[in-house]
Amino acid sequence: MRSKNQSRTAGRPHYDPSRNTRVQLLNAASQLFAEQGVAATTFAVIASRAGVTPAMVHYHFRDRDELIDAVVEERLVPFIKSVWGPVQPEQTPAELVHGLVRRLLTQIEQEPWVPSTWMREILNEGGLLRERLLRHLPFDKVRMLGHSVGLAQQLGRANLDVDPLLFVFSALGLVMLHMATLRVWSEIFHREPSGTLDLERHIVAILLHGLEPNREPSSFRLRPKRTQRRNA
Amino acid sequence: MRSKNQSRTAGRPHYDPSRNTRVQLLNAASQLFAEQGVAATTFAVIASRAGVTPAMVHYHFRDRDELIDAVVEERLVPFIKSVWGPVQPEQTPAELVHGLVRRLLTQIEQEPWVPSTWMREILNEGGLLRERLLRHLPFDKVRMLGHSVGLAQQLGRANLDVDPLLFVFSALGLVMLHMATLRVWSEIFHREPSGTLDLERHIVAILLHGLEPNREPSSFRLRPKRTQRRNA
Amino acid sequence: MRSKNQSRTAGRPHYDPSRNTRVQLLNAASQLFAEQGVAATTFAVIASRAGVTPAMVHYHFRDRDELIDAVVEERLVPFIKSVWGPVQPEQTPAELVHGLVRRLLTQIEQEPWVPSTWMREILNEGGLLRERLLRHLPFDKVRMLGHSVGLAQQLGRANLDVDPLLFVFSALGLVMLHMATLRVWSEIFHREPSGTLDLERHIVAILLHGLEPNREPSSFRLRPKRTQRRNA
Amino acid sequence: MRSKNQSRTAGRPHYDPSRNTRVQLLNAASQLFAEQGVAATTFAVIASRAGVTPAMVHYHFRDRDELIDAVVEERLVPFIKSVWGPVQPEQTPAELVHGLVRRLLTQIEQEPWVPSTWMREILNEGGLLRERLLRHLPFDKVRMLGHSVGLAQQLGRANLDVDPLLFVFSALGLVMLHMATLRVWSEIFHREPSGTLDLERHIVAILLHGLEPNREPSSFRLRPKRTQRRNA
DNA sequence: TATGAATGAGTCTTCATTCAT
DNA sequence: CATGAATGAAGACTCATTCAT
Repeated sequence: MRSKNQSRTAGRPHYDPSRNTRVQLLNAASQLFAEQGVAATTFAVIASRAGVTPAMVHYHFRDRDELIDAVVEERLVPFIKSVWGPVQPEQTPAELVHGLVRRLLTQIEQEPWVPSTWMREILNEGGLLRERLLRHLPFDKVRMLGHSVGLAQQLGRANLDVDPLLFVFSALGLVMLHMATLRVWSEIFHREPSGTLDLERHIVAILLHGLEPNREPSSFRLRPKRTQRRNA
Repeated sequence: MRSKNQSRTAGRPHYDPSRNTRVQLLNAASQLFAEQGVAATTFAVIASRAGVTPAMVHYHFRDRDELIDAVVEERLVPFIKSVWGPVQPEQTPAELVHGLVRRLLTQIEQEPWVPSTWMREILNEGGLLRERLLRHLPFDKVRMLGHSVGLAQQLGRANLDVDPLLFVFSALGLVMLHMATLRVWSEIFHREPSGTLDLERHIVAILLHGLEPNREPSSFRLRPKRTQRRNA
Repeated sequence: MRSKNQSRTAGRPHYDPSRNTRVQLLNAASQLFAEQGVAATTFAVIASRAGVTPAMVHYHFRDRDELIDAVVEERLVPFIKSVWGPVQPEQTPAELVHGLVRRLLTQIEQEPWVPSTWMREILNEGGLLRERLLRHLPFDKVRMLGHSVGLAQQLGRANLDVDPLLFVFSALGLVMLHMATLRVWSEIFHREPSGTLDLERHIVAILLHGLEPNREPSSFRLRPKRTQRRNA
Repeated sequence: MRSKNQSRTAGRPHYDPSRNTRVQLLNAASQLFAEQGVAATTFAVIASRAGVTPAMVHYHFRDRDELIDAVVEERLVPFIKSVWGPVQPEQTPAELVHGLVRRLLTQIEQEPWVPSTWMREILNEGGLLRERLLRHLPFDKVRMLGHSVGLAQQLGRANLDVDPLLFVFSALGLVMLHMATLRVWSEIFHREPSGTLDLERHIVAILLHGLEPNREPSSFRLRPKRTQRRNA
């Protein structure tokens, strides 16, 4: 990870075209932001994790602001797009939420640093990425999903005690929450960390039925086509 | 806030018995930890918010570690106790969860800084309060509640797709999540911030029934005695 | 200069009430600004010349800006005041200019760093003190002096080829110029550095008569009372 | 500016023979040294003003020292030569000084960056170009001019209060001073910037007659031949 | 000739911490 | 109980300089 060819004359500037330092710095930054939080992540640590000097970080990103912007624009925004992009109005609320949850889980598997950062730096009021990310969030789609739930309520097809708009947030939040605490949780209770599929079942169960005893077991998983297609 | 008896001995410049600086410092620290995170909160800011000099902070807490410990021991631990204390085994899972949620909401109303800190500094892996708080968490009670849910599942009284242990965490998490984002959420969607009661209904609805259409509307609120007793 | 009592426990913070660090820092800064220019003067050098650490400079002056401001407000502005303060309209142009030159020379003897700084940081367009000092300059008095010269011209009592307003500046400039280069000049030409009185004679001679051969030798010095009172 | 023959070989990306980068770098450096001072002028700024990268500056000048040397040798030294070259002993002091002033003004019109640099980096003791330039200054000619004035004094043809040697410096200094502050001065007093001819009249008037009322108006401009020849 | 990548040294600035008062 | 003066360590950022391409 640190450097393919160790035959470097120490101390001297070195150019290795295969390095793609910028990308490695973004990787390091994203991970460290998740591990320690943005405020506590120094250029020195980022640099050392990418195998370069702190000055190099300033070479690729003029200053802290620019680095943070880059993480948001080049990492978080695409993440959000791939989660929210496929949301289309023709589906039932249950389908929409289930799809959202599943895509979120899938994406997190590829970018495991997201949930932690999300909770620390985006949800929280003083979060250092919040302002920057806000303009990229698909509020229209969130609202659409909320309306969809509201409609279902009016048709007697959804729990009236649920706040339609908050429900979307509860769904996303549950995923982030559980994914961010996967490892800790398993350590505390001496269990194998739950797999993504387990979590999916758990979260979707709550969202669609709560503790309500299954009238037909695992009802929401009974739609055969969906089940077949489920993430390869 | 805490000191109302201002019979202060005027004249002595540097001593004001009504101030209880230690308490004010802890207040300031708790709030600032929530607003900016622990890492970003300097002694200088804490001191200035408490109206004293940074050196004073060191007088009351030998160093940063001791201050953080104090916040955990004297603020967070009592908070947790008052939430988990009343949990008793002889209740149904639904009652247990509902009680937990309600007490959590009530406590948060009195210590509004908790959810933000919880999410940032306790849940997250690099959270600066996590290690310190862990030994104070009532894991036995969490397990007990989990078992209770598991038992209900075996008796056909609870959703089999729900992970009993995770369910407890989902419940707490949902509360923290929504309370931490109350203001932001309302700003984004131009709504009045949800009241505690609204949130309680929403969260408990999800936890007990999910999106499932109400067979009897607001079922979980139909148990009259509970409703009466609700938060004085 | 560096420290009166050397019995200090090295490395530990040390408090010496007789030090008046702020003043020493301003002294050091003023001198260094003159020697090396503002841009080239680092906090480290200022600190070490005052016998403290760089952090101490930041303790007394939040940042570079504040330090520079302090030098301007607490050193340069008083300097200017004592030079321009006594300027009163009832005098002849020659008397006014002579008085100005003499006071300037006297003040420079006490603050020898001024001429260099003046030329480097105030006159020059990119000078780092210019903007800050500008609002403190007595332009009205400069104009008054200019008018006085202009009036003398109209009465046939002054050289018509001289620009009245520029003349004031030429006068000040000549003093600064010569005072700033005193030492260099004497080194280059292997002469004793001119004394203040020599310079005064030279400069006033130029300003009042130029190369013009003395009709009566040293005419402008013939007023006996002035000569007596000269710089106490 | 310097290169008008743009027969450039289009297509080759990085090579443009008409650019003469070295010259452009020297231009940029000279100007920037005047604007901001040597100490504050970084390679990056010089490079960007010349439209190249900082690394390019190092290609043409091994290091900072070499660049500064080049500015001195290739810009300042020629400037001085063209000012002092024509000085010949057989003239009267007044003629010598007048000629010097006029040539200086003419040269400055072509290299407007000189006065600022002169005052900041050459006159001042810590000036970064001083040491380097010193060996190129025509001290013999300065001395000669001084002697010329001294002789005139002995013959009763010049003001005895003037220091002969300093007088040369006063003359040059006045020119530099006024030329360096032309723009500022006019801005402060809301006047049109003085033209070179105005300044010449003012400065020469002071140097030759000071405030002394004109016995014959503008006496020094009455010598017709000189006036005719004036600046080509 | 020209550049992009990289670095070491240095600067400004912040901060927890200490101590005499 | 409370402060002001002082420091060392560390962080962000800049800059001259180097080198492979």
